[in-house]
Amino acid sequence: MAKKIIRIKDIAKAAGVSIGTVDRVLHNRGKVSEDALKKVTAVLKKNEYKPNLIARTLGSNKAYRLVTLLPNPEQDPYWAFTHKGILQAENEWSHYGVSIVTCVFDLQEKKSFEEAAKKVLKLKPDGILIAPIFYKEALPVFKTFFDKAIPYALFNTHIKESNAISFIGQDLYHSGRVAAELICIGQKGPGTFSVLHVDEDLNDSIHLLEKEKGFKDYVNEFYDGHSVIESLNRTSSTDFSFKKRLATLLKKPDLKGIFVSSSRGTATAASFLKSHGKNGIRLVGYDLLEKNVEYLNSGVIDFLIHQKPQQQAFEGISCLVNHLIFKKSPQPINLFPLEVITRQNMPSYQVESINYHPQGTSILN
Amino acid sequence: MAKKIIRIKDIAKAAGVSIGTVDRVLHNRGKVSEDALKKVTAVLKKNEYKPNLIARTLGSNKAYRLVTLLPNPEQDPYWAFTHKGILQAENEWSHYGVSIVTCVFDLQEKKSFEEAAKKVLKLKPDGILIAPIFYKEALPVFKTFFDKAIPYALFNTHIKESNAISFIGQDLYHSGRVAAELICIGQKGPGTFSVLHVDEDLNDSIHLLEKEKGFKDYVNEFYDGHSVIESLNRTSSTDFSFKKRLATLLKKPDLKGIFVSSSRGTATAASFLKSHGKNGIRLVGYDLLEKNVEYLNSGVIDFLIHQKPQQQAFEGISCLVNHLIFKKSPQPINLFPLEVITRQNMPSYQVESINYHPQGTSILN
DNA sequence: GTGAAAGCGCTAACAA
DNA sequence: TTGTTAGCGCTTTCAC
Repeated sequence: MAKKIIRIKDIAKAAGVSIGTVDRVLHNRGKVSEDALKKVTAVLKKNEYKPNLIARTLGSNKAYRLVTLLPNPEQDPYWAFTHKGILQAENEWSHYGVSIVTCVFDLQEKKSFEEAAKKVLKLKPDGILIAPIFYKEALPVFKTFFDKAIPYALFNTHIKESNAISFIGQDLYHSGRVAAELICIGQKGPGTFSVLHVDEDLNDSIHLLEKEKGFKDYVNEFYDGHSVIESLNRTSSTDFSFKKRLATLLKKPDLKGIFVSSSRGTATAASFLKSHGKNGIRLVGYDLLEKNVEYLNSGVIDFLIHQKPQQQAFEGISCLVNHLIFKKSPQPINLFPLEVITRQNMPSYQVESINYHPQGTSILN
Repeated sequence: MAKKIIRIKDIAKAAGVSIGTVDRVLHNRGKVSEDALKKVTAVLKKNEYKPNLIARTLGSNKAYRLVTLLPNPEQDPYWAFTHKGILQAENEWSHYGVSIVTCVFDLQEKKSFEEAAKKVLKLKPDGILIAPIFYKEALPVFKTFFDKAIPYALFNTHIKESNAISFIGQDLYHSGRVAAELICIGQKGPGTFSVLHVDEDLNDSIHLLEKEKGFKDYVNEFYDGHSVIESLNRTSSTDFSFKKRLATLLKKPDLKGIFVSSSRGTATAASFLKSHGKNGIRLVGYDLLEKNVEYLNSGVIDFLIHQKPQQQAFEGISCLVNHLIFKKSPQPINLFPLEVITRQNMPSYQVESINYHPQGTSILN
């Protein structure tokens, strides 16, 4: 009944060689004669040999050093979640000999990113997880990783030219579409909609423009009535003209909704809207940051789209672990669902857990 | 730097006993003198010994037989998803010596449930995962499991008196609230809302009434205007009066929304609404069944709440595995988030994956 | 009660 | 180029 498990030993016997030889072909560490190789591979294939990964990690008593490169978690609650996910992952994988070192940089300082990247390399990691939020600065960094043949995974921000083994994050264009959809539900007549970019350098943050594009496309395709879309951005917290421009916007009688393109800006926008008076203006932003949850509960924010920073980081590490330890080739792109948070379903998200498994490459359709 | 890992051997040495003795106290298999026990436990505690679970599963070459009891997957796409999750789980855990046998019963036949339950017992399982959709019939079944000291977990339907080690599913009351919230977005004025129960025996399905309650509570608390809530149920597919009653309902000029309480009924209701003419009547139902996705895409259904049947089943098995193999006490209640599916975010859900980890008890807040 | 020893499937160092 | 062997940390059996 119980189908027998085939061990290396069995393969060796069947092929008429020693287990050492089988091991060598399995890991192609050379030193195998043509003849032996042929025989072993044949037997391997015939029996559909699958290594026991449990035994593998026990046997090779290796330690893996992973390094993550991300914005300083103390600077921003979004990245604090990310960091939490990293710690979680370390905890989960420590049994497999995985240790993680985190290198942080300043969200506003591209220089500090480059310096942190150097630090990463000095640590001689076996794998790297990186949040490449500065496009231009990231490219040469990728190159150094690549040249040293260190596998690296991206999360949060996708850079196609990166050569990374995987990207973990969301589809930003569709994220914008979802935001627009939520803003349009039940609305009619002529409407002004606004996209707010708060404290982001749009030159370097192509990704936010992706969201904007999705937003605009949806409104243009589906909005039931004449619509105008205004884009407003605050370049820094000391950008005083922003307040004025926002005030002007809020005065428009047909303003129907505001979409804030980042988790950081969401609460900022909410506080403006609150003091101005909500007047039925729908507000959609990102993530379950504490402030955002409060504004959602009090009705200032209508919807949040959950980017799951914690889970992204966790998955990022897990991806590297799968690659390094379990030799599973990761999906090149791992897109998270665009989860919609409302006042009523929000509590059900706050107890959510991360669950993982070593051979976690199972994909569902 | 790298903090040393403490093995049984180390504990034994520190306590001045053999590893055999340490093992005995770890698993309290008796045969340990007062004295030794005291010493070992002291050392254990002092060093915060944590067993290497990897080595554990390798060492004890045990096989675990799990059995699941659920409605016939061929009968209903919802349960087909569930079954997929089971297969997935088997695949994931097979490395740890886990095998799973599935026993199915007829959704409409309580008798067949009881018979299937008997079959389950005959298989002498080490653990059981059960979808106890028939309340009254389930109670005695739980008792037989309990009497034989077989650990069992519930999913899909919560029965508080079950004595199960865990329940995996959703909070139905809040599910109803979320549905109501979605139906109310952007609506105003006097409105009739309807809750549809399609093909469910309400006597035995207290859980659907939970959803209805949540729905009603929300509307009464928050709806902006006078509201009437009508509850309609079809007891079987041959309940011809249902069609008439539904037609009457659909004629109401102020009908603003319909909430279908189960995944199965969702497409049925959608087809009715489609042929009647949508007329701005909002429709909220459950799950990403193929038909539902179609109706969502074509605009007949406005929102789906995702119950994640596949993930529920997967988690259920994982819960048992954690309990049996990793000796981790599971959370007694594992509530999934109430995920809102819209036309725009739906595609991002269709590539979703299940990720798991052996020590998967990590909880995030 | 206790300890010694074999073995789980695999890796890696070493001898041949 | 090959085969042998000693572990990895834990379980389990079997003598003492």
